[in-house]
Amino acid sequence: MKKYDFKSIEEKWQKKWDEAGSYNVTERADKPKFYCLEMLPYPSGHLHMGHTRNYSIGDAICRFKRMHGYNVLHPIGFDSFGLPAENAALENNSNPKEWTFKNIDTMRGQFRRLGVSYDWNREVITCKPEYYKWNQWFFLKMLEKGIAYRKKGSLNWCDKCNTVLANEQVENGFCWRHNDTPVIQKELVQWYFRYSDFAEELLQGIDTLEEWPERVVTMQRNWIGKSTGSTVKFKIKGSDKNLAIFTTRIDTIFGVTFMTLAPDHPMIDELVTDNTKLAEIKKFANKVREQNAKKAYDEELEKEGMPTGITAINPFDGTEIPVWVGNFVLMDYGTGAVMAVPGHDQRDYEFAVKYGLDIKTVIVPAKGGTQSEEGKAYTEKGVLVNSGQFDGLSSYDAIDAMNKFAEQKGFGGASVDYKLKDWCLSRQRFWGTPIPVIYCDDCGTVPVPEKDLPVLLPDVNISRQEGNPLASIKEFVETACPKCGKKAKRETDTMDTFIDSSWYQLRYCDAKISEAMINRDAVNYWSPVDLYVGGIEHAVGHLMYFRWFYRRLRDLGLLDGDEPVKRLMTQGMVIKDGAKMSKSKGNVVDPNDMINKYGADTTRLFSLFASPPEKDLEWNEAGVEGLYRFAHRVWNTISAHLDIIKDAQMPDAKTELTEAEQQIRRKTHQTIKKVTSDVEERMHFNTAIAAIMELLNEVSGFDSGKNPNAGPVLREALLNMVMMLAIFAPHISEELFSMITGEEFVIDRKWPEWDDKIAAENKLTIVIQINGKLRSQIEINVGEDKDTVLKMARNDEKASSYFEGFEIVKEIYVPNKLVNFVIKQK
RNA sequence: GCCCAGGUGGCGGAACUGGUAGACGCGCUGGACUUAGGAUCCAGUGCCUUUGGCGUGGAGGUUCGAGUCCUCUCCUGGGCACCA
Repeated sequence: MKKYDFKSIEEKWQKKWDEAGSYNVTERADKPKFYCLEMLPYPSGHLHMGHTRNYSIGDAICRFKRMHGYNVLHPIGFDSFGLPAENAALENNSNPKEWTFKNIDTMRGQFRRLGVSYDWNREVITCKPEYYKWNQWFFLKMLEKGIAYRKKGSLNWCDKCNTVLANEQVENGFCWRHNDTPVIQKELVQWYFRYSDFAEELLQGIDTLEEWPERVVTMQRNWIGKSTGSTVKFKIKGSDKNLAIFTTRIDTIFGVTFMTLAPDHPMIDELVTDNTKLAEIKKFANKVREQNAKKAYDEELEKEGMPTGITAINPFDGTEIPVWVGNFVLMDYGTGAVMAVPGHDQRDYEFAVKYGLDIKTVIVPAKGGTQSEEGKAYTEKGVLVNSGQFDGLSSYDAIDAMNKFAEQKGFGGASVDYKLKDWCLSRQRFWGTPIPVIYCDDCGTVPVPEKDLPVLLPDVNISRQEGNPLASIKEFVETACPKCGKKAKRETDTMDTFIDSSWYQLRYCDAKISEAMINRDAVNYWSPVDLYVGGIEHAVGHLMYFRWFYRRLRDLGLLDGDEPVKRLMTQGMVIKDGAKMSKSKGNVVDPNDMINKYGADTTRLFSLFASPPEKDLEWNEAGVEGLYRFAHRVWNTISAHLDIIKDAQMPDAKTELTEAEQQIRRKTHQTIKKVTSDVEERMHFNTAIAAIMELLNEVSGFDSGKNPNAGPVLREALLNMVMMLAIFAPHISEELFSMITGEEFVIDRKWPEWDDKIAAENKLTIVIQINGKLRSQIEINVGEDKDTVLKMARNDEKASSYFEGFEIVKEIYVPNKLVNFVIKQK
């Protein structure tokens, strides 16, 4: 008997798959398509166990679908722009490209060793000009449509990254890459995409994402943060200007006693006439900015503010109210101004108490409602009082009535607001896609003409210095204005790498096309992605950009459809020592060691068996031996029976089988059924693998010497076992399959089918309960009628011993499951 | 504070629409084989005061019957956070 030598087996089949081009696919009409995608990896140089889990999940599904007759696209590439490469290059005065491509080579090797079924012909590497050219092209299109624009704003800044960060790259107030570096706010002029203009579209689209996990959908909804309310314009006394506020509680507007502006509200400059006052406000604004930068992420600052000297007029009742600035009013939400109703808003209440401003009650609890506590604003909805013509209305009715009123009078009305902000895409870094724009003293901001794309990133060594290395490369910066031909300067900011990962899946459909961003026909064939597998940490960042981009490409006429992903599988994180496994935390476990020791098949089985994929997984290597043993047992069991199963026929209905033989067949068919549904419906690979282990245990207990049809029934059991195992542990399965059948490529076989008749049990254990407590069990034949079962149960020796001195008041029979006698003392 | 998940043996985890709690694996205990084993095989393994009792974070409830449904509560993880 041959020993299970995983090393030679794995190398052998990897080579065979390569030579046969087993995983290379083309668009073909004769098969249904299935596009399975795993999130684009960053080429850090090493896979870690989180990756292994990710790819094992995706690969199992690919192989499963393939065996179900699908034309499966399973591509891979590298998210190869970004900071680690740049930082490594700065360290050694080298070219980030070298570091990147070296790492890509290493990782290709690791993927190969894992035996993942990728079509390498479609590899996409985002730092190559043929890819990032189209980032630039897309940017120009957005510029044309007015979706890309430049503005000055307050931005998240990480001192270690030396660049701005998007909101999604800020975690608990710290940089996502440097969790020891607090993010500060900086005023900068940057490029943006009008992301928030599409908030409603993105929100509505969520309803169509039926096969996305609920938690992701909820996170996206919260991130978009829609709130319905009203906008009301307040006139300014002694000016023809007015101040707009956003509120969700227009019903409290008769309770307004002052107004609060964000300290950096742009109207302050226009409306404050007193220069000393203005200077004071500016000072205050600076102080607030500093405080916000310093404060802990979840710390709430004490409310502070100052009067501006402006007086506003409440359009509902003509009351004159003072306008203040306050440190708690955010400029980038709503209009940056709030109407203050200290009677019915806790923040306004605190502010009013501190500065001795009026507090007015305009809402009282509806009948049966509870009054608020002492020292707190009453923030519940209720019934209006002191509100003129609106008195007596419920808050709900008042909101409608007042919105209408404001609309009629032309000073406001119903409106919606979103928390979602525009997408800042500028990064002050070298290793990224250059933004294709030129600044000319005469012509202003000039887009690079399409024919001049790509704007190439200089292929040079870089070194530590102040600011972005790109800005100091003369040959790059100095150029001619495309319009007037005079000397001009290039934009030196590069694009956020989230751009790269927002459309890569479409490039896989035709990775070689050079005349367009994507191949429309190929994209329409493969898209949308049928299954997207990746980490939960991308729930709002990447996955929202991904959706936004798809819709913009649709608007450009490059593809049909609205959503890029049909079914999303978010795997839990791999945790070690209480932290997510990542290079920056220094707690990565490289799968190489495991592959060396146990082989790729065992490593894959282990990462799937440990827990269901959506759960976080605390790293613990202890169980791996069990899967290694399992692989050996499969090997040894099949080897031991090889002689009798090799030439046997599959069992047929005519042959009389022994009880033990029937049992093997039953278990075989039950296993096929369970594995199929566990994989297809829930992707619970742990229970699917457990079921295969059970089948193996059943076969181990079977004595082939005593059963005349051992050959056929074992062939059925073991061949099907190998075929099911092929989606989890492809190498050993190929080898065993060829040993049994003499043929190659189990991956091209049809997935096993089960027969419910064979899977059905013929004897059943019925549980006997007395008053709901388990007391005994009896065995019955399938299909036994109720009366017979109840009679058997009553006569059961153990059960009947409970009846003495009691009477049976009720008998419950759950078919094929249990009998419950409800008894009472006589 | 608000919104999501989730609490089951020593451990990872099973349990479909309420119906034998603990599948499968790890670990542990005992045995067999062996010069030896951290290899392999066999048996056992929720807890206890063991003709029985108790057990799915805790307290109630619904039900013939609850890990599963309802109410309250505690804990853990994640997301958002002065969002007007």
